[in-house]
Amino acid sequence: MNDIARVAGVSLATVDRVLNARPGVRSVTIEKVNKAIAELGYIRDTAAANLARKRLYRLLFIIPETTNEFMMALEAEIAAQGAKLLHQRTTLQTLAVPPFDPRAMVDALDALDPSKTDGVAVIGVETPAVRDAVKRARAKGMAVVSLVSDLPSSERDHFVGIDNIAAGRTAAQLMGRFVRGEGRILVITGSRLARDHLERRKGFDVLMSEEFPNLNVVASIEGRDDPELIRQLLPEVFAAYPDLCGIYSSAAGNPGLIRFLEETGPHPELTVVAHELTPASRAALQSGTFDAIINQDTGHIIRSATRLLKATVDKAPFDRTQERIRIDIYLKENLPHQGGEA
Amino acid sequence: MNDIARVAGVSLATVDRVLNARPGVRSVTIEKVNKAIAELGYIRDTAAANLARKRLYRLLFIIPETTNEFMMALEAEIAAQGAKLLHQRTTLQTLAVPPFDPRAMVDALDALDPSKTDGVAVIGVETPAVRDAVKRARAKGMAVVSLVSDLPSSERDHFVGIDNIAAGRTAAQLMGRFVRGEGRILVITGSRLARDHLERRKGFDVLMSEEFPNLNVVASIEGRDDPELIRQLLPEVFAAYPDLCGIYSSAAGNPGLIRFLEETGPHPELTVVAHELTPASRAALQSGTFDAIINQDTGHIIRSATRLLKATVDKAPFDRTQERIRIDIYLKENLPHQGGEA
DNA sequence: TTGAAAGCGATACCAG
DNA sequence: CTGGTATCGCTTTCAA
Repeated sequence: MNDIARVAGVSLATVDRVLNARPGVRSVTIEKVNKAIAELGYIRDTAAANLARKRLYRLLFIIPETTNEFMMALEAEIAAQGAKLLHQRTTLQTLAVPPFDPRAMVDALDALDPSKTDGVAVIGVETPAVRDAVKRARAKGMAVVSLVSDLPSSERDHFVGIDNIAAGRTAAQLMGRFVRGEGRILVITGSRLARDHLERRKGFDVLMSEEFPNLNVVASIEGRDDPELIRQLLPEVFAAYPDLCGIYSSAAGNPGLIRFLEETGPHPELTVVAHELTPASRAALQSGTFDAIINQDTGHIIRSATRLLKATVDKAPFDRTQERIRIDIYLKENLPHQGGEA
Repeated sequence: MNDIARVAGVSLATVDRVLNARPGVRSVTIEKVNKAIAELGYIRDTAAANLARKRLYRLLFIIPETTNEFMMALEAEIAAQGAKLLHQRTTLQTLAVPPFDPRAMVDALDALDPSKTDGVAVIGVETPAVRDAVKRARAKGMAVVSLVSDLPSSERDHFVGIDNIAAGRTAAQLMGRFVRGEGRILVITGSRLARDHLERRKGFDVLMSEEFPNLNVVASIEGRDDPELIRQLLPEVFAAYPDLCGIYSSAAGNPGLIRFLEETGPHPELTVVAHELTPASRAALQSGTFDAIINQDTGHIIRSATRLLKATVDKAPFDRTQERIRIDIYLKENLPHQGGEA
């Protein structure tokens, strides 16, 4: 930058003005500087810029206060990555709110102080009230991304998570190709308030009826992500449909399903496809209780949310392909070695 | 750091010495400084440190000069990410060497100047000569990682790629569950010199014979990653085994396989599992010519190689879970939206 | 063994 | 409109 100033015959301050497109420079001068920049092949050093600017990234994750393994994995990731990011002028905080409670989410968002928080990641239910609160938060100058379950694209800055309709279709394709012969299928869902759950269900149903007419989705139970509830509901389903050949566990609460299946002996004729790789589901896959797991990488989600929040704050561009969360398919054979959900 | 110096009653220089464990400080002084650090909850700013240190990361990728889609995707990633990394004091360069040519690799490595290159990523054949050259490069002070195909762990600093035995097993599991009934299987391999190809083949064969005795791996052709060669070899295989029910394409050269399959009309009874998501294989998956693709994310590979090379140069720690390259399984349904192999 | 001071590459405030 | 200069947090000579 010093070189540019010298070559262009102007001061450092002016070079800075041109570089950052700040106002108050004659176009003649801008030209001179730009020429020097081109000549010298100048490359800006972002670290130095951030240092001089004293930029801090204070990020907050608002997540449901549930104890299911997936949410706990997310929290663990936030804590783990937060520790490392301290060295990079960014802090990650977590705020837990009651699950499936739009009001709590709204209150949390409204309480945010934009002078103390630069960006927020929300993971929660989608209601008009929540949408408005998000809008207010953005109006106050904070960056907002939605995690795992989307909000309308006009409300948030970015969405970090998988295409849940596609995830449902993927589950259906696996189910259809793994099951032998005809039969009936059970779907376990979570909550009607969660957009991700609804989308998975929809994708599954559509592909199932399009491509596998020999399989019938006969029943579905709403487990509210509660292992115990799921476990209690299952016996009557099995009683009603003794010829069940497949189960799609589309939400959380897998431990309840696993316990039921393992207690009622091996089910060699049953194909089970579930969501989210956790210690429990991993073990179920290893033992053969589950046949496949559809996953979204929690480590990737948190890293991506952090990068997107920073980029939004800086009004900087980002790499679309890097931020795309994949729909991972895990079989027993391609399970990553233990030591992490990442 | 200024605060620490003040609280500890020493100079900035001394604080730096303690922080970086540099020699020449009395243990009494070290104690004083450490106490101040603890009191103040000091967090080091790595960006500022690198700035002051004028640290540059000059990284080189030595890759085979082939035109297959996977290698081209890797090169494209290197170029794309290299452009962004310029702002972060790191440069990525590519050096192409003749494929499957240990000698060329050795010469390239030996020609490296450690004062101009800080780290090297190699992707190539594994021979004693190559191993020695890698060893020499490390002795000269450069960091070395192997990409895609591994070298013995004692030679390189890190390996960036998938567990190819597990990838072969994964392919076998998919094949076994997708194929209906009995039949014969064809495996297409690449080169005997490439460790990754051998490992995939081995994993596939083992799981196939263990879990799917009804399926027989009857033939295999060595395609040398050459689409045209593969296309020419296929007719006689199909003539010899008209009842082929599955093909595992374990290396590169998919376009040849795809062309053959599409020219010889639809093969509804044939299950095809291939490696690497590329424009050609993606199209084949979409059209139903392929049933599944096993992939290793090229974007992730290059990012990971870069991070590991930097960490090695800095003797800094890294996040194992983030650097683990996943064995991706793609079906038509979970294909990432076009616009990248990432 | 310790300290003082000059940067690294950029930003920002205050003058002119 | 444009220039000078202090500063960000840390490293690195050079002296003492």
